[in-house]
Amino acid sequence: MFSKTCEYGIKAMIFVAQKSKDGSRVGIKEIAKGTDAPEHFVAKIMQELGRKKLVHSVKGPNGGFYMDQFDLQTSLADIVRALDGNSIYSDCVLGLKTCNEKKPCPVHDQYRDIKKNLIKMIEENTIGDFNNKLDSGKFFLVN
Amino acid sequence: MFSKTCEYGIKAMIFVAQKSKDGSRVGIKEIAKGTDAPEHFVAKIMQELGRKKLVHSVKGPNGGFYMDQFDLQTSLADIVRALDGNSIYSDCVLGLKTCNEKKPCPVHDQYRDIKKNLIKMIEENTIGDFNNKLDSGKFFLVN
DNA sequence: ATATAAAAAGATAAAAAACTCTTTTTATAT
DNA sequence: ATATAAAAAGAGTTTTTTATCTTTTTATAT
Repeated sequence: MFSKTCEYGIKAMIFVAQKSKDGSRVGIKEIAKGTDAPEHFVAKIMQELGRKKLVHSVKGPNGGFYMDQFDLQTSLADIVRALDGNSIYSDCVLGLKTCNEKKPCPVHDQYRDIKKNLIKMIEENTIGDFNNKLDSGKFFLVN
Repeated sequence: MFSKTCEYGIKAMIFVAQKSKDGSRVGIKEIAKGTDAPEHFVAKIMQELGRKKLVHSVKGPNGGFYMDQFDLQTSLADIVRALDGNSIYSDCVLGLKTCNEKKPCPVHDQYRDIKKNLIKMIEENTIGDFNNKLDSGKFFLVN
């Protein structure tokens, strides 16, 4: 579904949002531990998300990653697009180069609704949305 | 979503089903062309599906792959499991090692329904089901 | 029986994804 | 001003996936 890169990216973003509520910053090591991801790998991912302006960072002592109010509006879809591109929106589930209403693949019709819900799921959830739920132990980033 | 192996496998199976309606057999070259797949790669895939008894084959002149009435009952899910394993059934969409009702990941609840529909889609469609539709040009395996 | 055409099997190669290590840059506190 | 701690950048490695090539086996037709 999503690449490892994207999985780590989403979890890291949720983790940073959570930790930066009070204005503090989180280092890569803490992010890696808190989301059970390989440190250097998730560092690269955060770098990329920083370049794409989905998260802020500061270097040096007391530096780290953080999110402002605007960053909290980032949807899962924004992260997915930043890391995995548009394939989830555009690709045929059977890999046909072009697959559409006029020239559909064998499962095009049945996949249409599933895809719609998948896209809805990532579009409608913002990183900020998760903040409250995570506090109350309603879900987890590591098991 | 599915691996390339699985995409090619599904298309190949539909193609073979289609061609073996009249009891004839299809060679790998024809399968590869008919589904726009790399010949040697799809050969490996068909080999594996043969080993797992989802399709029949005969060697030698006039040989090739074919399906009997029983093979036509094969669901997409059977093919997916044979080639991609159970990950679509069991894996957390964010890659958590364990993610369930008691210890859910942040999108567990929302993904539950999507997953259910995805599984329904592959469980409920058999290879035989596609035979009629393909004839009438209602869908395509290549674009 | 023999030649042949096809899949099966085995080995290798190329590309992509996942992951790691090293060096450089830079913001901050002292 | 300087030391330091952190991210950024760059380069490299490993693993997995995708794809290809070669040899072997075997069913069939002649």
